[in-house]
Amino acid sequence: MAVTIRDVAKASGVHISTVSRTFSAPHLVNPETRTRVLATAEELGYRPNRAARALITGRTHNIGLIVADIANPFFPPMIKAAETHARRRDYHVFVADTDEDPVVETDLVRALAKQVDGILLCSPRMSDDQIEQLRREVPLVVVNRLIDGLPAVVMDVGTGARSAVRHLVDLGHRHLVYLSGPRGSWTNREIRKAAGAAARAGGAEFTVLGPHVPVSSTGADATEAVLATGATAVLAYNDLMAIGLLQALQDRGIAVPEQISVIGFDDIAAGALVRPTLTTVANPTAAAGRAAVDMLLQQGDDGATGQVTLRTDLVIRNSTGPGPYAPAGATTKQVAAYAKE
Amino acid sequence: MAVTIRDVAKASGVHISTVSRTFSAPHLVNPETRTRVLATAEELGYRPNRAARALITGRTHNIGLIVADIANPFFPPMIKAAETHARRRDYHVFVADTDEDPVVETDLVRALAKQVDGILLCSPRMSDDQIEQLRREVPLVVVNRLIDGLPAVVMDVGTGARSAVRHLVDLGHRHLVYLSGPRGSWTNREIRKAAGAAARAGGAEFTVLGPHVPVSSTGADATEAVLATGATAVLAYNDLMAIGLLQALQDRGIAVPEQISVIGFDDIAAGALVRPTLTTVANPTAAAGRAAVDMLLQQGDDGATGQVTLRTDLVIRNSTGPGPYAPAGATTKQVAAYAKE
DNA sequence: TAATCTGTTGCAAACGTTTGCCGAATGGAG
DNA sequence: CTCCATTCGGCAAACGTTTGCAACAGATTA
Repeated sequence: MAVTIRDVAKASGVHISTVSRTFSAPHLVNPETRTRVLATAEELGYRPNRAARALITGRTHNIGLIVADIANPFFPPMIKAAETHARRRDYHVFVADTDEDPVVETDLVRALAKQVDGILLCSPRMSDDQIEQLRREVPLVVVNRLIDGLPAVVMDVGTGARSAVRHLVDLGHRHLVYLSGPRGSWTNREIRKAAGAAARAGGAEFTVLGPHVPVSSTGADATEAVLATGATAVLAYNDLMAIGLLQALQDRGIAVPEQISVIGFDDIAAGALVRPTLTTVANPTAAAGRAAVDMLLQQGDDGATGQVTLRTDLVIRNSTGPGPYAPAGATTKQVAAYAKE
Repeated sequence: MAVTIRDVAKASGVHISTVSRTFSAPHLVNPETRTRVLATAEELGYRPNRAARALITGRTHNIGLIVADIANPFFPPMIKAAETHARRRDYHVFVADTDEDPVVETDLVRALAKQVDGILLCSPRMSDDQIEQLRREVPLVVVNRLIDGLPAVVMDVGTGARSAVRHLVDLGHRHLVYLSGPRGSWTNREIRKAAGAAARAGGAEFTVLGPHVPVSSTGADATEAVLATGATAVLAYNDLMAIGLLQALQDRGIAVPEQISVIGFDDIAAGALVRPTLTTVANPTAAAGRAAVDMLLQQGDDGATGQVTLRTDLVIRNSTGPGPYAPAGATTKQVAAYAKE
């Protein structure tokens, strides 16, 4: 049915090895022969069978991309960037969703292992040990998690958290709440640590609530608890939670940012669509996707295992405003957003 | 390096064919032998090489999923559902993004063809002819497009549009605007036709604006034009545009739904997060993803090429309210939302 | 002129499976 | 005790490529 290398060989009167070389090592074949082969291949509609090629070369030219939840708006831009970037390098991408389940995560890596040259593990939920274990079975690059000796791409959320806290302190807030994210999250831990330190440094009280499943409903559900603390500013693990909180506050007649300021993380598209628009720490997810792909493909070459840290940027919008200790004339100011490719 | 069928055979003292059968035709091997083989396989960490298997069986157990834009919030729930559903049937999914480019679309199908058992083409931008052509090279299921003789899954947006218009007419609106979507879209055409007919049937004026790129900014940009028509209700091609319009209206002090009612399409998550919450026509994207996968996998078996139409449902929230011709006491009423799996 | 090199091609083994065919062993029926 | 059916497992070919090796021709060098 399908046209193979053999058909092309027969049709152009050469041996199959010549056809093979025409595609995989063109410099080894006479230019004249080459064009002839190429012509008949084109004519017959020949396309190399990657599975067969993979079988003998050991390289599939596929990569796996595993995320916790495709529908979480944090991931699609990353998936998109990674896929496009990979394809430009002639790699195809398997995308899989673990539904936040560490067990599925492990199984998935193993199931994909034989079919890919490497796997991108985005925001993994499993333990460091498990990841180290899997690493011995298939090349891995981890996104949003730092493990010694493992190639990784992380967002510098610590710096982002510090900027966010400083912004709030500058606005005159002296009591901050952090709405914590999921328990296993490296990002969550980093934010909490950095924000807490920055708050103390700024002479502000710092209260942590959580952990929470990182969706908008948990943000809304936390409203009571937030109000009970008496804090005037809230930092949320992600935009989804921040938006949930934002709307819940409004629904009970509490003005944002007049009475409470809110900051999220990620800068998902919806943040600019809600009112007030959401101040947030932008994560370069697309850049992370590209960097991770590059890292994975290089890994094959030299085995170098770098760790890349990507810059995050505070994007000031309208959900943050002067607090009770505001210096005279303090006001939110627009800040140039982060760069895109 | 990797452990193969041969290693397992040697370790358990049987021929490789027995090992093979243990996995692909268990009933042909003695239960005793089987457990022994299974045990050593487990011990050695053996995983069948799918590429090799594909080479001989001709079935890769992979499928391709091609969408116009992964980052468009309409798609991720569909991708997620399709992937999960496929995996449950032991299929892995290549996801690719065409960036709305019909040429990329064609190339992608061809590039993936040899590596998959079939391809899901979601909201394709290429011509019917091109699709028919590709169909001869690889099994295809098209989502959101109806082509004679081609297996397809479509959302019944026509009925959704009619419900939406009827809802508006019942509320006392007599002049409706439709914010048109992208030119090549089958869905857009269906909505326009059905909404127009329903409006006429209800004795309402119907104005079409567009086409538009289906993103929030074009919705906002259309504000002037919408106001100029004097209409009191707007139907938008999708939620993104509806939300953009919603916010632009609010920004210029026009109350929604008091002065203008707005309805979107898709029911993306953000619709419930904006204020007022968005009345919209919910598309069962997840169900569509699952149905498309089922269809593709069945296609292999019997070659039947059905066309499935999925129900859409009007979800009434707070962006629609009584119009100038409202009967006394008319008010929006909550409606039970659509079913999920 | 002989020896060596270079460029081009063919040959055949290999990659890790599946599967049709055949033979061996077992057990029941006659 | 023979025959036949059934169950099980081995053998080897096949899937579509890549690639080391060898062969050959023509060109270059000594």
